[in-house]
Amino acid sequence: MKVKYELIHKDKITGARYGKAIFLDENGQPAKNPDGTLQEYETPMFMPVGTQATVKTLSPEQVKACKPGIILANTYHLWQRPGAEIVAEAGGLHKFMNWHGPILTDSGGYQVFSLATNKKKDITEEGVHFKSELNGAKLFLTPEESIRIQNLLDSDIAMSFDECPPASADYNYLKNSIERTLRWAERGKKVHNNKNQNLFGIVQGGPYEDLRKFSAEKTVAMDFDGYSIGGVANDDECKDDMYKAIEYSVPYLPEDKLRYLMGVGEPVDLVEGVARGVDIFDCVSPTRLARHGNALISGLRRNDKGEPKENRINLKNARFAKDFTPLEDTCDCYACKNYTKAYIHHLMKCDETFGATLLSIHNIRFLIHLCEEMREAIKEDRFADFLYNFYNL
RNA sequence: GCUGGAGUCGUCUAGUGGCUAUGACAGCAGACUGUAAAUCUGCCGGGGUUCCCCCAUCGUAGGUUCGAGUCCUACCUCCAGCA
Repeated sequence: MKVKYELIHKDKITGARYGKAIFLDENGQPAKNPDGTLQEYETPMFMPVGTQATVKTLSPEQVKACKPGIILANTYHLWQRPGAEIVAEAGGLHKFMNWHGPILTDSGGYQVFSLATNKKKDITEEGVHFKSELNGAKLFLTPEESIRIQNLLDSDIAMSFDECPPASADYNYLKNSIERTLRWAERGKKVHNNKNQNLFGIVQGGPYEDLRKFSAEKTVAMDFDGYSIGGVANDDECKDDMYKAIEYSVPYLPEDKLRYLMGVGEPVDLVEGVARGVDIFDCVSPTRLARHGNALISGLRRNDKGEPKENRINLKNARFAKDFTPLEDTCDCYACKNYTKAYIHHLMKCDETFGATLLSIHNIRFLIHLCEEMREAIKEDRFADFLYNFYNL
């Protein structure tokens, strides 16, 4: 489905955007869900991640109950298993995984960063050589191959194949890297031939203003269907650098296209991203934290750098053994409406998958609900108040 | 009752005279940002001034030895077989 972004309201003080991602069918008409509802989704939006064509521990129905818009899947993982051709033969990703809402596929660029150590990867102009973490097989991923795979997967939004440099990368490295990423974006765009699929460009440049500007302007000049800000939330990047990266990129992005902050994440980062004009986010954290026993809850805490960080409770902790209250009284998710902390504590202690399922539902719903609150605040021009309350309540 | 075997952390377990008694599980915490992650890390006899120090400790009590979880003796408990 092609996507059209409609900017509906911009917060008067902060510039935070409320809008809609409207998906269109092959005839350019508003696309519909199997139940007849329109495929229109409000932004700001949090997108749950389902790397291997499944949001871990959740059925599509359970994901849907969290009221998401777009969800993610991953090019690299599906290329490895089961293979893009098999997904294509199955009738595309939507049919294969029984998800009828929009799907965005990441390009595999992040995997080059995350799952190959420096010794195992070799980034060249042509593409990236690295070893499979599954079987040690030599792999070679190029911009053309990434786009070819995504074309076959038939996701709604394909991402350009970029290099995701570590936060520790220096200026000169980043400069060369973003220039190569631009050439890769160009090459990917050239071979992209799925008329029903959107292709997004990715802005890189670390925390440097001139690099972000350069990357953003050049990427926008290629005219993608949407734009994302990448290279943030890597290894031990500080929040300040992340926010700078957003601030230095957003001014060069067109108003009428979706803006996607890749890999983010924490409630505080969603809020700060929206304040800077970002529309959509994705992150593995709600589902991973869930599998590790953690529930997101309201409020903030500080990390060891003193930065504000998501508030959460670890349901494995002994103190919840007899806590017969929901994860959060105010939460409307399935887990909170039907189960107690004591029960989820029990499930997690017994390694029962249902515990991870309940916590995943809660955490995803938590972030989506946060987006809902931000949308309401922006619509009513009180996003600044929302921000103030977010930090002070 | 006799003969043989065995007792090591909450549980199981390594250990056959030599430095700080293994490892696993359980338990207690922590980390996690475009998912190599239902994973990883730390603690896990007691105490303290807790990247260091003190004390205790291999069923119990003695003994041999420079040195004992390990060898010897007695006792206790458990298991197996025989009565």
